[in-house]
Amino acid sequence: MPRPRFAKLDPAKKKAILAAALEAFALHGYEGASYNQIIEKTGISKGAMYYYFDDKEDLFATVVRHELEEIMQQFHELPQVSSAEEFWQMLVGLLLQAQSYFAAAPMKIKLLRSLMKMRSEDRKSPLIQDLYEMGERFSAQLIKQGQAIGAVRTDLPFGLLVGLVTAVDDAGDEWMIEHVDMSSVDEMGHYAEVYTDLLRRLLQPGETKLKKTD
Amino acid sequence: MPRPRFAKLDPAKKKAILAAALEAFALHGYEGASYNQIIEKTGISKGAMYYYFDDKEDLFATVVRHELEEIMQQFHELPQVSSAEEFWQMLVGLLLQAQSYFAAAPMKIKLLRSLMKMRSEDRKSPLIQDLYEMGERFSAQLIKQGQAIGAVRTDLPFGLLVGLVTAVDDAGDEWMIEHVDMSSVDEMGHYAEVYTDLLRRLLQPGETKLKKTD
Amino acid sequence: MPRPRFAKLDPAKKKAILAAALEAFALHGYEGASYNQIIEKTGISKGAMYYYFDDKEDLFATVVRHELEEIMQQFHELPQVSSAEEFWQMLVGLLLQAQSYFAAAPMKIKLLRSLMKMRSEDRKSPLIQDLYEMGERFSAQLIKQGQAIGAVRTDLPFGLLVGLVTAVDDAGDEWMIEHVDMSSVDEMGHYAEVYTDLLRRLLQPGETKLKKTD
Amino acid sequence: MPRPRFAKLDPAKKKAILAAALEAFALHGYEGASYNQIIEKTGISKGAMYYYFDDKEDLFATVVRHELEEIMQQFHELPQVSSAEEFWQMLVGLLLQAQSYFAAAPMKIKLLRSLMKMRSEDRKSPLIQDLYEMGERFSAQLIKQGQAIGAVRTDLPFGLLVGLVTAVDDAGDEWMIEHVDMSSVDEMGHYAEVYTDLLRRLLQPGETKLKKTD
DNA sequence: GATGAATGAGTGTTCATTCAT
DNA sequence: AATGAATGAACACTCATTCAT
Repeated sequence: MPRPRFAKLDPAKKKAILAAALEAFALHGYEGASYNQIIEKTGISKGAMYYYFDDKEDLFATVVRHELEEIMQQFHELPQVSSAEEFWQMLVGLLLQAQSYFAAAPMKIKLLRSLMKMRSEDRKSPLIQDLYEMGERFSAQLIKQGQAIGAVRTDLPFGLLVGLVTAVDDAGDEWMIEHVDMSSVDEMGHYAEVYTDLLRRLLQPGETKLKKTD
Repeated sequence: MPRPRFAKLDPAKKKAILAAALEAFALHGYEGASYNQIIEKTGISKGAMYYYFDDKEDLFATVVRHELEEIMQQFHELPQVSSAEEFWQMLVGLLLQAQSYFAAAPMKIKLLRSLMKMRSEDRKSPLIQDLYEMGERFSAQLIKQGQAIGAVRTDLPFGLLVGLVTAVDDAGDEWMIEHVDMSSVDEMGHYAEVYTDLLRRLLQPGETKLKKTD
Repeated sequence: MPRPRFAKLDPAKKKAILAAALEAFALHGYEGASYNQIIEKTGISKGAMYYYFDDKEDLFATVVRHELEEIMQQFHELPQVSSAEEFWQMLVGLLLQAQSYFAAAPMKIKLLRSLMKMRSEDRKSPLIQDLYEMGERFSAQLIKQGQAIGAVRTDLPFGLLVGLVTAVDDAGDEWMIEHVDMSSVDEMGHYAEVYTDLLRRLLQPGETKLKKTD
Repeated sequence: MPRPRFAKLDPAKKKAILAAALEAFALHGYEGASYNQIIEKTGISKGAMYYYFDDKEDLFATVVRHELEEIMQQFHELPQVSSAEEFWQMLVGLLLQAQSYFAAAPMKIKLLRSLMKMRSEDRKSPLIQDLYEMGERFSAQLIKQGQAIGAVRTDLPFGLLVGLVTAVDDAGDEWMIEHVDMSSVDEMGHYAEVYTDLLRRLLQPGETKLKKTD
């Protein structure tokens, strides 16, 4: 189902298709993007597009997966850490890396955010579900590693932790896109630390202050 | 632009319109909802609808504003608190109240989430911008009160704090909708405490642990 | 569902729509006819067409029902007959009437035959089912009347009898369309008698010859 | 035009093509069936398909002819009969044979019925005309034999008789498909006799009752 | 002999909106 | 103040067929 003979397509055209789709979905979201317009922009015929992709959803899933895989590849191997401190410092590094990655290709992060904003009905499709899981796998992996060495709390449902990390990342991204000069290395470094701190506050175990006062 | 003579419309019709719009936008999102279908369900004529509302966006803004105002009214007067501890305890109460409010009308929270998921292009419109600000005003008020008595940090940009609170709320809502029995008072109480704790962790001032270890 | 405000449409346009649909469906069948082309031929806009009819099926059902009702009206009151002989003679008259009716409007009978040729999947829809039943009601009525006075056999399932009558009519129509000069009153009269005889042979009770020889 | 080098194709592939086409045309009719989908199911390349068959119609004609020939072969040699009674008894046997043949391969009869339901425009093509004639040849042969020994009337146009036989068969098939348990030998035997009787009523010579009463 | 990439007009349907009445 | 008829571009998608390789 995903995309059968797309793999062997002339790389230039492949790129053109993925680029057109990336931009359209990033700018207008999944539903808002016009498949017809994407096809027109790629320059290939309508029939050809349907030769490569089953439908709009298939193209969306393909381009998102493409981006996710590229990202996964970059962050695939988390450095092994053996103490909580090391864990949080690794996170700073990770965020820095992510920031510079997305600063260079701002559409990519918008594409990913368009995935997060899909309405639940569309989200049900197995093609899309897979992408969600793929995205969460990374957060989950991080959290598990953190839990293994005692850096991350275990008193909350795992899924909730994943959701929180994703949401805080998301909010941070959104804020940065609007308020931060993404080309300033200093500023970016600052926010990498800020976000790490925020995640740390959420995730680290410990007597919640609330209960302490009970 | 906002909504001109809608105010003096027969209250029954007003209710019918708002109800139809609430459900449609909640279920399908702003873009996904069909204005034609909303109008049909309303029972009012097409011309009349365009007499009361400039366009789809205007109706959306109206119904969202209506809900926001109803909520605001409920939570308008935050109890005065004089210590940080009191502040966080007030927050627990607030969340409990919110939970019971939305548990009784699940479409309302979905409507609000549809606002959050609007694609950036649509969000630009002043009508919609206003709503965002309205929504944020409440978080902002809370945060300001917290800052005034030293319960909330002041070392981060205000807008970022607001975004974080919103995001954590949002993630919590989403997780609860899928995993929690909203009719269990005990369970709801539990999560009110959990979320307060999460917000507290994010917001309370203090040597971030990260820096402490430097 | 059928067609809401089509009734009050300007009669000229109504006629134009029904005529265009009649011809298209008669010539190309339900599936083969292009709704787009029908719309174009009527001269009204696409949106207008969808304002009057839910969809292609609705238009088809409407035009077929329109024709069926016109026919029904013509043949509504079967003359009361009291003997088998009278029954069969009434049938001759009926067929003559039908022949002259369809000879004047050959598309109409083709339209009805397009209904009979719909593929079973499309036939499932309640809109279409209704039409089938409507068509069969007439044959059924005839058969029942015949059975009441002993002109028609009762030893076969009713539905099979209806099917047979319809099939023989259909075959007769088809053969006539291709081989008979429909403007010759004599010839038409001849075939009215032939078909009545054929139906009589099929339907009249009586020791089937097959069994007689057993 | 018919089908050029298809004959020497690998028998396994030949079978696959015919089977895919048989099912598709049987289920969706000639127009309704998607040639693309048939090709896909076949497993053969698009180019190859157009190498073996000129077009969709050619494939349809080929598969229908294939089935017709198989049937013809089974019923090729009608037993010689010398009296009218023998003729009608032979017909019972023939129908029984046909019933068991189609009961074992229900798609085949549906395919044949899809031929009967083609819209007149498509029917015009010589390829399809041939098939009609082929189908009718069998009925014609039967009728001629019946006429030769005085079992079948000669007072009606031959083509009309053929049409009637076909139509009654068709109506009978349709009714049986929906109402009869095709695996019950007894029931099938019953209907073989019923249908023979019906055909006999239509076809046997003799003062039509209508005229008798004149 | 055979492949499969490519075509583009065509399908039925929905959309938010306008405007004469 | 209110109606509802009318618009037509746009939607996602399918079709039988062609042709360079």
